[in-house]
Amino acid sequence: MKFSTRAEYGLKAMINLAHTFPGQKSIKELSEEESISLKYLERLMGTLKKNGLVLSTKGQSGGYVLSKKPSQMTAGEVIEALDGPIAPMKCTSSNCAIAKSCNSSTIWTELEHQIKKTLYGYTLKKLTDKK
Amino acid sequence: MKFSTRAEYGLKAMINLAHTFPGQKSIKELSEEESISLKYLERLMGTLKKNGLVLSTKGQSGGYVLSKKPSQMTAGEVIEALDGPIAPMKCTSSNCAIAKSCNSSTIWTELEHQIKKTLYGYTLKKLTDKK
DNA sequence: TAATATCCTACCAAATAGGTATGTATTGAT
DNA sequence: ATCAATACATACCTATTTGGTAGGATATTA
Repeated sequence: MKFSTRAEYGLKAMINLAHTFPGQKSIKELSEEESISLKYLERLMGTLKKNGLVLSTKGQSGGYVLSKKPSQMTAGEVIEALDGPIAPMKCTSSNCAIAKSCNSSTIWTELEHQIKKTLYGYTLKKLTDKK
Repeated sequence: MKFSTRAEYGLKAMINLAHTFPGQKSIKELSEEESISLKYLERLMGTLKKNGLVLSTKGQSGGYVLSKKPSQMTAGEVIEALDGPIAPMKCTSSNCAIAKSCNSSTIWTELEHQIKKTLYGYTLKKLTDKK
C-alpha cells in the first residue's frame, strides 16, 4: 500500500508554492529547490493545472501560482488530482454488487473514510506552518 | 492509492476460515466459495503460512486453519503479511534523512498511523459478526 | 527577434500485479 | 500397496503502472 512519488513530488511543489503565495514560481525554480526532475515535474504541474489547482502564465518570466489561498487548499485535493480517487480497494470505488452481504466491504469503506479525513484535514497552510 | 487484490482475496479467505474456526478448510473449497483462482490462492495461503497466520495439514483431507482465534487476529496482520509493511510513502518507511525539516513528512506519518489504527482495530471476529 | 517559459505528445525501461503451468511431497482412504 | 487428494515449490507469462526522458510547439516579454 503506497502512494506514488507523484503525490509526494506534487505535494512538495504545492507546499513550496504555498510559501511563495500569492507570488508565482517557475518549474525550473521548483525543480531545483525540491530536487525533482524538471521534465517530470512539468508533467505533474500540467495535471495539477488541468484539475484547476494552479494557474499559469506562459512566456518569459512566467510560472505557476496556487489557484486558492493555502488555507483553502488541502493535501487531499492535490493527491487525488495526481493519483486519482482515493479508494483503497476497487470494491469501494466501483459499486460492487455484493457489497451489502460482503464481510470485507465495511473495512475498506471505513478505511477510505479515515484516509480522506486525514488528507482533507491538512491544508497547505497547516503544512507550511509546521516547520 | 490502492491495496492489491492480494489483500482483498487474502482477507476474504481468512474471514471464511474465521467462520469455520477451529475447523479447517481446503484451498479448493476456499477458492470455490470465494471465487478466487485456485492456483493464485494457493500462493497467497503459502505466504500467509510463512507469516504464521495459518497452520496447514497436508495430504488427503488436509487444509488450513487459523493459527489464532478470530478474536485475536486482525485485518492489519493479514494485509501486512500479503502486501508488505503499511507505509503510505517511502519516506515514512526508510528513515529519510531530512524528515525533521521536511514539511511533507508529518502528513505521511499521521496517515500511516491512522491506517494502521483502522486495520489493526478490526479483528476477524468483528468482521464475521458484521453480516 | 532572441530568450525563456509553459504546454504537448510520444517514447522507454523497470517494477509490480495478477495469474498460469508443471511438478513434487505428503497423507488418508480403499 | 496403491490411488486420490491435498499442500508446497518454482518457473513462467502478460498487461499495467511507475517514473522517467526526448523533442518540439506555442506564447510572452525583455
